[in-house]
Amino acid sequence: MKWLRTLVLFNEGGVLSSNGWAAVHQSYQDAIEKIYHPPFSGALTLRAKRRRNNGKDFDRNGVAYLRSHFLRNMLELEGWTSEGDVDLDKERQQPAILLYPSCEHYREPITSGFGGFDFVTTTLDGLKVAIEWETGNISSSHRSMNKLAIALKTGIIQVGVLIVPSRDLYSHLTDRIGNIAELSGYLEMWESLRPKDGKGLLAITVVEHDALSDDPDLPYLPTGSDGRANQARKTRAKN
Amino acid sequence: MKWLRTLVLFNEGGVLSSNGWAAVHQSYQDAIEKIYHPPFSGALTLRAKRRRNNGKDFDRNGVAYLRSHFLRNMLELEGWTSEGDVDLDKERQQPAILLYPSCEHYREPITSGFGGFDFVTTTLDGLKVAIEWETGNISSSHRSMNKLAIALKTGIIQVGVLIVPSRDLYSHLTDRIGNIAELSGYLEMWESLRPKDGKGLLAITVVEHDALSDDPDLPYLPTGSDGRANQARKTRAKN
DNA sequence: TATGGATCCATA
DNA sequence: TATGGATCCATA
Repeated sequence: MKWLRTLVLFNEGGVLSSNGWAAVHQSYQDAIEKIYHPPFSGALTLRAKRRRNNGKDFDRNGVAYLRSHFLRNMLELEGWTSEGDVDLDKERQQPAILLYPSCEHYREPITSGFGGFDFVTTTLDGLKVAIEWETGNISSSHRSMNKLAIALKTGIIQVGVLIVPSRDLYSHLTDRIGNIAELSGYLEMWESLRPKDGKGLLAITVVEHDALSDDPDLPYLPTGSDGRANQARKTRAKN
Repeated sequence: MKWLRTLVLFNEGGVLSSNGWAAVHQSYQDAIEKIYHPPFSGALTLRAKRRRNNGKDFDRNGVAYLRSHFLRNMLELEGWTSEGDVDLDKERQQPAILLYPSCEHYREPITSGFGGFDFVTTTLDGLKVAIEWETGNISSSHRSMNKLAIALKTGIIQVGVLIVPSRDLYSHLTDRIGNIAELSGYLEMWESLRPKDGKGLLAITVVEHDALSDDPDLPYLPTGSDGRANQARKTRAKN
């Protein structure tokens, strides 16, 4: 898989020039570049999107393969350990909200956890890093970015990275997944959330396939979970 | 349907005390309170979530009915006209982004439109209002809030409202839709996006059913064939 | 083609 | 039960 570019939305406290950031970026770039299809082929070649016989729908590649290979590479090839969830304090101060029409002050209780990040680790120089591999729905990318921004602001991480498909890759994968084009109008918002003190770097890395192919012998990356993927293909083949 | 509360996350330039806000809030509160099920019953009574015979899945209410009735009520009962899309300028200034590792300055082009809001109108005193009825996936609520915040910052609207189910209502509707509980940890982030000059009010309104029922003669609100619905139907048919 | 939405899935 | 995710739908 191809690393295209890494956008640094903000960089406070010199994180960008730290050894930890350089090491982490090198590693996850490697982990990206070692995602292959077909396996061991040395490149990510995807079957191109193709209109089905019904003239309406498309055959596309599922996304689970890419995600699991990235995470596996980070652990097995790059040697990082994942630390599981970091969680935000539910007791942290809520902003002063006004109720309407009573105009009373109000603090909405925080009644939901913060979930986790796909991958959390700590660099040798002590930077806590959260990486989100984003092949969920594009709206899910908004939640991921919001979460990274809050975690950076709160100081529970110092590096936050979202990895997201290019618009071109997007079109060959499951419909409506995250992509840089649909995030581009929001970058200024996340940039404005930079922490005023302490260390914090927020980045978006854009990735793409190495090649496309129309070879009918190249299978699409499977969709859904193992059992149902086959079943779905059968259903389609029947029509 | 029951209006539970309206949280005002920020209020700049005295919008909260304007006639326009009072009129709009009264109207959309009315439009909420006139969503009935069964039709004309004067209340929103929902069939309660129920575990299916397979012991695993649940029967729940779909959400399209609620959405379409809200929008209809705003137009037909409250007499507002909808103005279609407001759109953000694609030429607006992008933040100064740094590329890594080159450390060049870069401006990611804005290559995606901003979509629209569910409902846009203007009050008699000239406030441009955007209302989002949020029964999409919870992650979609993040995009809606982000979009409202940017539109307020940019000044193309002065009032932004998200209408979202309570956690209790949430549990009886399509799995994983928007709900106040899962937004509660992010309120401080959106609050911090308040525009520094000009007028701007950002609010979240929480809604709920009036009553629940286990009466087998009360049908669930119908579900569409969106998302993974067909896939699930096939699975069910097979069992 | 583009964008917001709706629905169910996997897993801890 | 809770949370992030994956998938396909509707419509302009």
